[in-house]
Amino acid sequence: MKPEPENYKKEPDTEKKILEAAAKVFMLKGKDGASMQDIADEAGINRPLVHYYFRNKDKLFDAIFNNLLGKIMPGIVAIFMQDIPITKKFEFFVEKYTEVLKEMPFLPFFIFQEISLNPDRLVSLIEQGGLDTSVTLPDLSKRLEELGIKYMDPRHLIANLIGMVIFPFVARPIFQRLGFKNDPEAYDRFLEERKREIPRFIKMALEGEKNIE
Amino acid sequence: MKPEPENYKKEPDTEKKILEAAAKVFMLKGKDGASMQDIADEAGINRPLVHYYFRNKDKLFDAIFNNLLGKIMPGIVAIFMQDIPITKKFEFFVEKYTEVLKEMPFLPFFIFQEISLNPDRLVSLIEQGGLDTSVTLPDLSKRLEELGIKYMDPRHLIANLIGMVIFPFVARPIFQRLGFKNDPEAYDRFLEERKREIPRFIKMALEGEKNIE
DNA sequence: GTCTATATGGCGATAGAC
DNA sequence: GTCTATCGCCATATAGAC
Repeated sequence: MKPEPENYKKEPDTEKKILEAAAKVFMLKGKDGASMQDIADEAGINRPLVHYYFRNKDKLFDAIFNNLLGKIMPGIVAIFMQDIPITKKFEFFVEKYTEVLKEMPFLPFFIFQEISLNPDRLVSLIEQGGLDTSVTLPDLSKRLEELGIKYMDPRHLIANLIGMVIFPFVARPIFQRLGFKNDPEAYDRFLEERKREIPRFIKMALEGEKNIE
Repeated sequence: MKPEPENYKKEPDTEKKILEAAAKVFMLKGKDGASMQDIADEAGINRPLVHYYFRNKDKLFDAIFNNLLGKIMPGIVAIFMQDIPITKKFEFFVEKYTEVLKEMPFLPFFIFQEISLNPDRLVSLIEQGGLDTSVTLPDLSKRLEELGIKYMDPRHLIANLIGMVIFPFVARPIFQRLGFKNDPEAYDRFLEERKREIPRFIKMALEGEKNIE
């Protein structure tokens, strides 16, 4: 016997709609700038219902954050844990991360907010994602040595890599205006080019490092 | 005749105190997260006095923003407008920008906030600071060609450069935990090292570019 | 589960005494 | 210029009907 249809039609995935709306609004306006009303509007429901599902703003934000990062992180860190040549790691990382950022250009701002507020939780998420620096960093060092590069701290390399990937996304509004006549298509092509440019740039820099004694 | 001392002792530089306090609070909590009360507390005065000097929160934020960027930008863009070898430009830029960020680690977050909200004003400030991309970009191309590098878009180079400099600052809380056992002194040394590492990295990558036909 | 109505608190902003 | 007091608004959060 199927239960009688109720007056209060149960939208099957209200929770999902809220999560998506909240992610969008939080990324656009920031945690403080976004109001529960904004989120409810975006989801096409009313405010109390948001509270019904997530009790309060903090818990909602946390849910989004864990949900989003939990999905993305494993794919990213896996690249560094895999047993593949170091140049491949960089290629895969740039490709993967660029695609993620193209879909979610506001993700960095979202993360930056939490960096100053809740760094420990972020670190936990990364570690839960599978990253173990006590393995990864020595492994990178070893791989560099095998390429004939003896004196390079892999942490500089990682900082270079991530910085090069992220920056054009966070600086897009000004960079696009200053260097691309504010043409979005041209800037999209630029971002696409970087999938090749960044790994090539790193590869050539590493070639140079081989000559250092 | 000196005027009689009043009951209401005039603090000579209340305005300055407010500006400093506001800069600190805004950078720490963000524009939306910071309250006028927070700023008044930090300045050691009461809320209405902040309004007396700056009327409202927006105007206060704008004052800080213009003040801060107006001081920093000219020094930065000057490096790109000067007639010095390209490798020197990179060295100077990294040195200068790193020093600025060491003093104001929250500056990037402060700027990021305005990037999505007010990109046009930011662009104006940069241009007022003296940057003219219609001169700078062709100039960089020319200098690259003189080094024997024919097919490199200088915009990739700039994106690489700035990204590498900024990232370790914005990601400090997590990077320091993940790669430096959360030791601030070790991380400071790392940041200091990057003044040499980044220009060297770029230089070697450019050496590689020379071999491309 | 979903909605209307409402309580509660905080924040920005101003008026006005001194 | 500096402070106290206060107004009005908006946002979070809950109570309770359906």
